[in-house]
Amino acid sequence: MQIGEAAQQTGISAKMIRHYEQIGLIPAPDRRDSNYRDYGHHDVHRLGFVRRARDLGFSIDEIRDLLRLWDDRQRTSADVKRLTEAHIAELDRKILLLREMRNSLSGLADACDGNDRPDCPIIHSLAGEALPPAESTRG
Amino acid sequence: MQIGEAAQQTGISAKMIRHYEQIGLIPAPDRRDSNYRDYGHHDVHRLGFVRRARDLGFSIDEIRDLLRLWDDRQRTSADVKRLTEAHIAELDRKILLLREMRNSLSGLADACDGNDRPDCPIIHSLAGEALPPAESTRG
DNA sequence: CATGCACCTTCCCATCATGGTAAGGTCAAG
DNA sequence: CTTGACCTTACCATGATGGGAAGGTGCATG
Repeated sequence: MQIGEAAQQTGISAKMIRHYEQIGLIPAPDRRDSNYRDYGHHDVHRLGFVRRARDLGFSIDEIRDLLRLWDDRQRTSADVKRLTEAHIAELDRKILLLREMRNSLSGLADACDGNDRPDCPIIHSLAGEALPPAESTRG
Repeated sequence: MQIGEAAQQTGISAKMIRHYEQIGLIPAPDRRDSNYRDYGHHDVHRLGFVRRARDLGFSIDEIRDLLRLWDDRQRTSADVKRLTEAHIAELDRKILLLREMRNSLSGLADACDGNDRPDCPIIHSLAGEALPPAESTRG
């Protein structure tokens, strides 16, 4: 099949399929006389693997490792699990970072009246002025 | 002061300070006879603002908007709050996506024995083979 | 004064994953 | 024989950041 159909079947754009070939993530497929790439079952299967790994947030290099393990009959599930858990730890790190940002921001947003006056603790905080400690409404 | 000291005081690399100037995020500072950039209090203050916004995950374009609001005496805190809450929503979206990846992966990792045999539900799943429903150990 | 060293300047290139566009070739249907 | 959908390669862009080269500036020390 042509690259367009392979793209449709895998959900990877034709552009990215060519790119993955160029960086050696997937082997170059056969060419027809027209010089068009010609994909078979095996190629599409491999692309599907890449697609799912990508959807799980694996980087290109990690996907490269996963493909090597997939191909390797001598692999151990411990190898695969190690790689996966490293990626989970990476995701956890990112999630933590984003949550910290989110929490800081919602604290600031809560302290902001959001009215038509210019005074704004968000701007104050970004400008490097410490926020006054939150006072209770009764204070 | 020279760019190096401004970099040290703000925690933004000299490289990035020049970049921010080039894309119009910060104004070009004065130059000395030597053609060296010469930064004053005001510049460093502005860079500090950028630094803190960056640390909160705002994009360059959002920081541009925030700087405009900072400069604008006519701003309303509602404007600032709106921008901030849009960014919070963006963070929430990213966090959700990462958490979904993380959950899928930990499900797979849990199902993987992590031993010296090649069978691995992680690889199976990436290869597009449905996981068998988890059986209880008594099942 | 000369040398060296730390700093500065501009310019170009790289990352990662992806998309856009341009200029041209192929092929099937009308 | 034209039209249109598809393919080819090649180049450029994103966002935020870093690396490095080639060369100028400025200060301290020999």
